[in-house]
Amino acid sequence: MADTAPLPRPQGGPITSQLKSRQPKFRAAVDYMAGLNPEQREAVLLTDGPLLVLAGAGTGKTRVLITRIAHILLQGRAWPSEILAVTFTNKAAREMKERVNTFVTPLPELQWMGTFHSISAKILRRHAELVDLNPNFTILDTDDQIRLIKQLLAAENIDEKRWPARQFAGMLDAWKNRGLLPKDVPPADSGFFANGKGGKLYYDYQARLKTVNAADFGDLLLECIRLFRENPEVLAEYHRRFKYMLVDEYQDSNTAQYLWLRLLAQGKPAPEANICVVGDDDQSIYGWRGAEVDNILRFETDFPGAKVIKLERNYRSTANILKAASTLIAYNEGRLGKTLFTDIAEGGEAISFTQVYDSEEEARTIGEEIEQYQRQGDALNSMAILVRASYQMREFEERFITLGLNYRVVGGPRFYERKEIRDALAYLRLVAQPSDDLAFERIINVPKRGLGDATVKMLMETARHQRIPLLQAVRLMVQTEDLKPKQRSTLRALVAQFDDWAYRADSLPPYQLVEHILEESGYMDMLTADKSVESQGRKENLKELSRSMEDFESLGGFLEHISLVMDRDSADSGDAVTIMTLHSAKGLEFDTVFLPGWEDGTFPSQRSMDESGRAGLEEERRLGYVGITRGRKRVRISAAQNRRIHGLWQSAIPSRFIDELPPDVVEVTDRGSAYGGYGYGGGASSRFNKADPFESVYETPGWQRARANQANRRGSGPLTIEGDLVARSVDLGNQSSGYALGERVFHLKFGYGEVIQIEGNKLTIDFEKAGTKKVLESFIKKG
DNA sequence: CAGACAGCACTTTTT
DNA sequence: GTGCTGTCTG
Repeated sequence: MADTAPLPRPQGGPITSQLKSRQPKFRAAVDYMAGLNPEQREAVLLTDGPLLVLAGAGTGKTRVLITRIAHILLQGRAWPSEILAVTFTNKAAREMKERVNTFVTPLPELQWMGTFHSISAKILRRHAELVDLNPNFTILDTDDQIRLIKQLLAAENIDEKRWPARQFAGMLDAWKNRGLLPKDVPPADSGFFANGKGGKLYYDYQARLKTVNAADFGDLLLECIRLFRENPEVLAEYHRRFKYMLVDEYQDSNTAQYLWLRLLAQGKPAPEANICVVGDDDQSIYGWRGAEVDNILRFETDFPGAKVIKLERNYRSTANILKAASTLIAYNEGRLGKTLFTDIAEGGEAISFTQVYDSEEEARTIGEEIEQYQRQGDALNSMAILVRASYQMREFEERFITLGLNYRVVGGPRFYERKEIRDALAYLRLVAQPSDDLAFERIINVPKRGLGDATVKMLMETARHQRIPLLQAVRLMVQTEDLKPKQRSTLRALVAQFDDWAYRADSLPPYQLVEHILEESGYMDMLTADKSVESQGRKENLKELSRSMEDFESLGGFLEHISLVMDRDSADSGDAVTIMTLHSAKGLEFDTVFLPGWEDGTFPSQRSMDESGRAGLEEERRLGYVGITRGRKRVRISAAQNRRIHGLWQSAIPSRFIDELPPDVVEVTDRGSAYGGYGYGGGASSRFNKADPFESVYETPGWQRARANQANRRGSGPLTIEGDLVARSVDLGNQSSGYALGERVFHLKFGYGEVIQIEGNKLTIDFEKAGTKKVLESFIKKG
């Protein structure tokens, strides 16, 4: 992925026909076709011409891709360097490479197997000058991007409060995802931001990237597309090179990626293109990030004569789990329509749905269940908790810590996103690429050197006037009298240090270089001096960084790796329950899957429905489908009746998706009702037909039930407005004003207390232990 | 220039 | 409830 070694050319020209008579270069290490079912086999053998493999969850699509690559190599249809294999994550690319390696010997060097972004970066570095960059250009992370935008906003006198940099970053991203260069942005789009300045900002932003010799993630694809479009001879080179193209998770591709692929596939007329895409429209869960399900839906139009193979035989889950998942997903429209079936594990355990009082009880219940399964002999590794949003994770973590239950959180704050890592990287970037102004700005005063805004401003002024990088500006400024003596000597020393580091970078291995830099810059001293709890951890992270650099010989190679491969192999912490979001669970599987928080508003997420309406709801439903199909043997769904969102207690009703599950495979338990909440009415209304009978989001059974419930409450007391949020009371209406001032009451969370104020159904209570709090009447009981 | 407090915003996430 | 950012003050 990140190897910067020179690219070996494919030896020899077309080999398809001749090679059969020759000694094949690769041999099969194992019987690689063994165990494939007829559909999978067909998908492997149909190497030529466009092919769409629609693979439902757990049907072995990765297996097909890998075997296909092995087959192409073993048949001598192409050299490894002639195969383009694209994935979305580095993890997927790594796994694929490893698994092909187990099939084929000697080890093929699949240098064009990687993510869209890493492959694009590789191509761009080879032709950097054609897109106005140097081959050693920096790849910016989101942090740098935001800082750059802030500078542009300031330069344009745009109020950052009214027009946040984040928002603009989001728009930029969306434009780039759609493959739009500054000149292509529709006026309606560009006019929206900052009273019409959006378009200009995009131009300025791109210009600025070129001056600092950098590209952001979107650029990697966008500039690649521009490169291909403006330089047909370059494109033709890749047409000649790539004999076979394979794409994983095609349903997640966005417009830019689609254009990128289409350009590369144009080497042959569409009906003959050797392109194979694999995906599952039902698992498209990245629409909010610009993914276009349409790409997969229209593959057959893009490549006339394309073969379509459906993989529907599921090897993962029990029949009950598959039935639940299929029934749920059938409520979506616009599907390519697959039905999963299995010939293993008839029936199996029922899907369980449990209603609990609040998220704390949810964590407690799940904790107990996990321990029980563990006692029965299940490994913690075989269990996972899949949440909709990461804020749901904390409750589980806290509970598991109390229980002493080993857990691991996947996808928390990423290693590379940590402040200290970014600081260290900024030093390294500046050593490798002295014109990296963003890196310079990041570390000029970290650790504190007494170089504040005033000094930086002066440097930036000079840099802009002379059109030179900041580090260069420093060199100039220390020669003048413009700076105060103190700053001047500090800067002079700093420049000298950087020169020294740059000099040593050639001889020292990167992992030693970084240690020297951190020591000599005073960064380590800064952490030592910092007595806060985190600083020790930060030091350890930096050690970890240095350790991770041991595999790299050159600084450049390491930086490429770190900016593109941002995932970190989570150190296996032995047997542990996994906690992660539904999004990051795609592609994984567990014996037992817990799906907490199935409440309307949480899942499906209110925001998703508000922002994207029906499409949003359908994406949420696909997320539910992904969640359920992660389970091999057991799926346990739960919903809390009360949940605190942004510090505010909210009552909730079970997710409408519960009603969309087939009742005959769902077993309902209601623990929440013990506390006087309303019970689960039962999805027993049994509407589980194939087509979605509901015209709009608001006509699904869950929604209607919610409306009915709300109406009930409306009669019993006013809705309470707190902030912008409407707090819905769980009061069923039979005890609307049943409390008096001074009355002793009990609250499940806060304990006993005395009512000191009443406003409608909101009571102010002086709790014995928790102090004075305002709570909804329905959350308390008479003491 | 640096530390302290107040205000606000707060899905999902890879690259 | 929390964490970040931005402003105020020493």
